[in-house]
Amino acid sequence: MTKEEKRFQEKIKSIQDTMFVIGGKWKIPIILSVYSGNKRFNEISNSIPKITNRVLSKELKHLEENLLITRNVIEDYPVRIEYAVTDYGLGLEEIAKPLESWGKKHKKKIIGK
Amino acid sequence: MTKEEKRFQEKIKSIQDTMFVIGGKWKIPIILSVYSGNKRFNEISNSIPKITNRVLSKELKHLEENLLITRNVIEDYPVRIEYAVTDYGLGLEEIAKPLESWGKKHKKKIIGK
DNA sequence: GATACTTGTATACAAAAGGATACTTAATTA
DNA sequence: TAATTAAGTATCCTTTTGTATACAAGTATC
Repeated sequence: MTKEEKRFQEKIKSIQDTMFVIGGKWKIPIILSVYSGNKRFNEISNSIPKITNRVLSKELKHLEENLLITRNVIEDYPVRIEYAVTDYGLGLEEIAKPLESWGKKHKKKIIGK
Repeated sequence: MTKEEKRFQEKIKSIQDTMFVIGGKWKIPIILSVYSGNKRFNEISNSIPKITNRVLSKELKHLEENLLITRNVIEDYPVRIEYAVTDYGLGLEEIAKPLESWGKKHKKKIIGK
């Protein structure tokens, strides 16, 4: 394998890693929702059209495991759970922005056919 | 729904549109492969570790339908098929770059724990 | 006292995505 | 003549994702 090819393989690997962590229909929307002020389970759930409890619950766990959000138990009466985006999670902005603007462009392209 | 909320919903929609078109493990790697010089089915297949014929075939169709690549039949003896990235497909660079660099960063973060 | 809200979990099921393997058809090469 | 290449397709199977529904335990409301 040439050096070029090797570099290409690593590029692929990095992209696949990213896709594993934040790919799919829901993960970035969830992070953006939390970032934009929705802290509690039902708030997040209501802010994202069509998401179900089961999926939201699973995705939140996945994001927590990958250090992108935190789950905080607030010892009040009654106990509350609040989610927050970590500093590390904020770094996703650099991905979310291009994804959003590309999506907009693409819709125009497809409609304009 | 406030204006803020509406804008947020549209943001989500755009991101989900993008994910539908270029999400998953294979689509961006395939485009990069073609872009970097692999034109023929088996070339592309060999350049991407672990991809199977079936998946490659499906993904190529999906990408063609979304105007990101073209499939060209070269009338030679024997007939050859060559894939190429469209000008429109080149616009994905703005997404592929951040995905790659985020993946690299993330790997370091996870290893460094 | 009965009912609803919160933050999920549990269960069962359906649909979509991904993977393994074999096969096709025509041409080329050994 | 046999094996190989090219560009996939066909079949079957597993995994992931998504949907629907019910349930829990405590608090709040009617």
